[in-house]
Amino acid sequence: MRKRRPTIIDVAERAGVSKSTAARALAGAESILDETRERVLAAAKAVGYERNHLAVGMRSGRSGMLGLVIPDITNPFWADVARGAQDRAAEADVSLLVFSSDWDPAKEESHLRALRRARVDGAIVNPVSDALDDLDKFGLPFVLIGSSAERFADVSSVGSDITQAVELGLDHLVSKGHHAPNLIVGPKSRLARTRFLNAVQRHSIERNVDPAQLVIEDGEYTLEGGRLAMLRLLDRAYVGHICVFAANDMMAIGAMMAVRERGLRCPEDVSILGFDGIPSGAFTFPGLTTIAKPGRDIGARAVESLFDEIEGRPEHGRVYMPCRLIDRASLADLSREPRKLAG
Amino acid sequence: MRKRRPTIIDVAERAGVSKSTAARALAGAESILDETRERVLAAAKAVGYERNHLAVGMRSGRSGMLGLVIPDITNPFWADVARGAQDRAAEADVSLLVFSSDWDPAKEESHLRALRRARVDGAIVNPVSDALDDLDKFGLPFVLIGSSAERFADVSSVGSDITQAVELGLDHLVSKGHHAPNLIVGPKSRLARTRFLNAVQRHSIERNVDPAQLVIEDGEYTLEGGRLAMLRLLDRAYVGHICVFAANDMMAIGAMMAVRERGLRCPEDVSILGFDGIPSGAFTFPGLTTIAKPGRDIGARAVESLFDEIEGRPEHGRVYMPCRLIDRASLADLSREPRKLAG
DNA sequence: CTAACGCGTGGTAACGTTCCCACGAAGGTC
DNA sequence: GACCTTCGTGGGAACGTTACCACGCGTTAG
Repeated sequence: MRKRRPTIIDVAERAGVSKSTAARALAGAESILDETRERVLAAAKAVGYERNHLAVGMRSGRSGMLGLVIPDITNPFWADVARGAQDRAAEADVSLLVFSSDWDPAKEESHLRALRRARVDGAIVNPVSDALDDLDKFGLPFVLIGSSAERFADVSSVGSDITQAVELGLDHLVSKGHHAPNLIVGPKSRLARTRFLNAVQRHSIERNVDPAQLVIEDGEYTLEGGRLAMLRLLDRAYVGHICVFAANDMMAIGAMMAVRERGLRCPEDVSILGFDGIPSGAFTFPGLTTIAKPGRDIGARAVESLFDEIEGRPEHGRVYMPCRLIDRASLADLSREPRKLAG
Repeated sequence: MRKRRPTIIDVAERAGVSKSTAARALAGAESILDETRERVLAAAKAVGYERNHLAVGMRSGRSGMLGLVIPDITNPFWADVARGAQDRAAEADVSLLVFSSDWDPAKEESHLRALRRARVDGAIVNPVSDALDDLDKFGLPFVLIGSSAERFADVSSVGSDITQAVELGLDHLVSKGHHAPNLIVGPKSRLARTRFLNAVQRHSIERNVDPAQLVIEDGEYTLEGGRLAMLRLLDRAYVGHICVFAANDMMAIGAMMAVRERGLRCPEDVSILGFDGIPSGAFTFPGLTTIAKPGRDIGARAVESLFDEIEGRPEHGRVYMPCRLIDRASLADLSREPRKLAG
């Protein structure tokens, strides 16, 4: 048998004050005698009082909860985002309701409904559908995250800085002596492909390489997609050492498999640069050199933007978080001993 | 400017009934005219009414929320657990508050406090401390998850079935012609080590191998721990083909690295069996054969046990969820062509 | 000396819902 | 025909908190 939880009235009685005074003391208000405040605080501790957030939310209209709707918490990038959001929210003493949408608009909608019923103060969403239908009628402050959010220019959103990431990768590649990497990118239908390609082309020009000479293979953003693309690349382009820049770590790992399949070696025969920073990249052989997206930072920043949105502060538009390079072992260094490796 | 959310009173007025009647209709009660119910439902849809869970929770004492406290949402096993819990909770129209404790008792305690303030109906916790201090005074229904929960026999908990897992692994090993695997296990201080070892010994006896002849190396449950242990194993035990059963996938992958470091090959010279089922095992070379813990099932089952606990139904004690084998490529098949490989 | 003010405090309404009780009408029983 | 039951509905309290207003007291300005 579980006994009733103490309320503010119990505290007030024990401290010998009214519940108004008790509430003020607990809220740390100014206009109250130090002596009274201490008495109330002591009483609260004595009875084991804990503020009821449900009641607070009811009265004040602020539930102290935020919603997070991501495709899949099981995906390491999104888990990272969730973690960042969680930590930042905890700092503000706010709880996070986490939902996985599985890239399914119906699930997304039902999760948003659940968030509305729970009276969250706002939500962070990786939108799955092309249209903002359900977000339009969401009726609460929200901020978008992830690459798919970029379609919606007029709402606050946080994502990785693809341009900076590509620049980082390309710089690292030339520092290792690779000047015009082959590209493995996603399917034509994906916006991310275009963005990636644009960034590569822009920076190629800056580095005096003609974008037209860049060879591009595409495929699904999967292990198999990368494997197939690499096989095609090997069929057409293998002369001495080749270098590929994959738009995604899964594809990069698939490419690595294709290389092995053909009896070639990475990085001796083929250099591979990935993009994402998934943990598995640390355990491939060789370890995958890649550009890591700042999942955690994105989550944390999204919570901050959401707070601003809730307070009604001017909106941010899109915020780009910088990526960083993880240097492992899948890139040959052609800058030092070009003859041996290029032969 | 955001307009006021419609309440049940708005619905009642529009339907021309009292709020009591509207509430009954919305709750799908029996004693109400079909005609009235339909009118109310239509009105609710018309004004876009959505039940306020805060108010419901306040009045009924049930918030419709559950807490989940795990070490780290970024760890694939725990993400899997979270996902299972989330999905099962969603079926019951219940939301999940997710927190990461980072194996830090202080964080655990503060998260439990946050859950209490949020008035969750119960919590699922992977306890970090040895004592149940903070859970004792948690004062809400809870169920424990993970291996560390096994210490507390008298409370409901859900975990993987280590005994069945070891049996599964050993059976698979003998089917491939490996009879007495070398063992790489965790540090002596860990309870999991003892449990693993006990299971191995029991099943060894059943298979007519003397447990005394099993060679055991231990180390931290990390990549480096596994690598070091494997190196020691190789120093002392390498004759022809050897087989190792690691208590954890990270150690198994570390072992794989040690094998490569020594100029040996897996699975030709060394067979490795892991335990955990982390996603990265799919991307090592060769792919890691391992026993996967049923994270998702554990999460789902924990929610179910928690519902029982909340309803006051008899408690379950410890529930063991079965593991499954993931057969990839790190095991040589010695049963078919023993000469070629054993030579 | 009185009016005005500031301070610390108490009383009460309100947030949106559900639960309990009461009420009137209709129908059945003696 | 008077009474009791059943059914559908309405009225009000309660959940725990905060916001607002009012009150009494001591201090200060006019």
